[in-house]
Amino acid sequence: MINLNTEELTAIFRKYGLKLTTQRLAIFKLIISRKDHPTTEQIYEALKSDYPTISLGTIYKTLHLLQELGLIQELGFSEGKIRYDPNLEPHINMVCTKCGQVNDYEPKSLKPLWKDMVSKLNFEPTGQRIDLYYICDKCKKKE
Amino acid sequence: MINLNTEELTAIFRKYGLKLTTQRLAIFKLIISRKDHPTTEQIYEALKSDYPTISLGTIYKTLHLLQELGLIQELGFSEGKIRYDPNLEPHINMVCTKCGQVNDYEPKSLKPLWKDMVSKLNFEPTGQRIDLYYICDKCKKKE
DNA sequence: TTTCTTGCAAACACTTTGCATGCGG
DNA sequence: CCGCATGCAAAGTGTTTGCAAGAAA
Repeated sequence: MINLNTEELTAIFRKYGLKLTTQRLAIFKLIISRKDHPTTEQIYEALKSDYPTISLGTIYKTLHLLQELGLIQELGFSEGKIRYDPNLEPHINMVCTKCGQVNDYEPKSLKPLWKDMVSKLNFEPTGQRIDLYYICDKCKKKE
Repeated sequence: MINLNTEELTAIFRKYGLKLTTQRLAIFKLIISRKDHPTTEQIYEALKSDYPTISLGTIYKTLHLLQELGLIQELGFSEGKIRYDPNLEPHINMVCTKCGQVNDYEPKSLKPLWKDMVSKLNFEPTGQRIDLYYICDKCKKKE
């Protein structure tokens, strides 16, 4: 998980001649506060009460920018939506195959095992994505 | 990887009152013959010389059907496209972050390590997706 | 004041849907 | 011959783009 404060973020933006606007800061803070990798729509819904004029376009542009800066990763799903994940470390995305909900899962045992696994490969990856499919409690109850 | 012959596939289709058409068989055979998880567009391009009247709609419908039957999995990517993977066993998708190319990688060491990792979780997943990001040789040369 | 960013709307890309025709069983 | 599947075209989503107006530095 990235653990940047506002000053550090400002510094990164300044380095590239970018401006840290109210909207960008709000989007960034929201994304790092959540473990469910929201879609743009969900981010929009979450922010529009505090920022009534914010637009979906800005959200898309900002998220894409954050990914280019290496601060988050974009995860495509087969439902045809992109979700945004601020956690670049090896971790598990638990994906409900019924409702599509995603949640981070970070068992302590994962990282050493993962490191071990990756060390046995013949190349050095620049990142990773690990999804586990299951049916969440809510959806189980519905059945 | 699924390893079905035409008769077994016919049996599955019959069980659900579905018809095994020329198009469906062609799409199925193509998908299991490739390790690069093609997009619908790529499947369309690959098939249209042998099946000039095949349509994208049929390809979408067939692939979705195969996924419902549990024969393949749909993988969404942040480029906004869906790729189709006939390999439901734990394996690595090597994803080039420059060009988006995907390739299967199945080191022998993976499965035992993966089993070990999953056994330490407190739930039983119904499937998984493991992507490793890297830059492929072609893209490295271009730089 | 300069330059980058926003918000809006239009354009775009990929996928799904509906229906008349065609084909498998 | 019955019923499901195809192919086409239109509709539907999610995302990107272009540009005038606005805000950060």
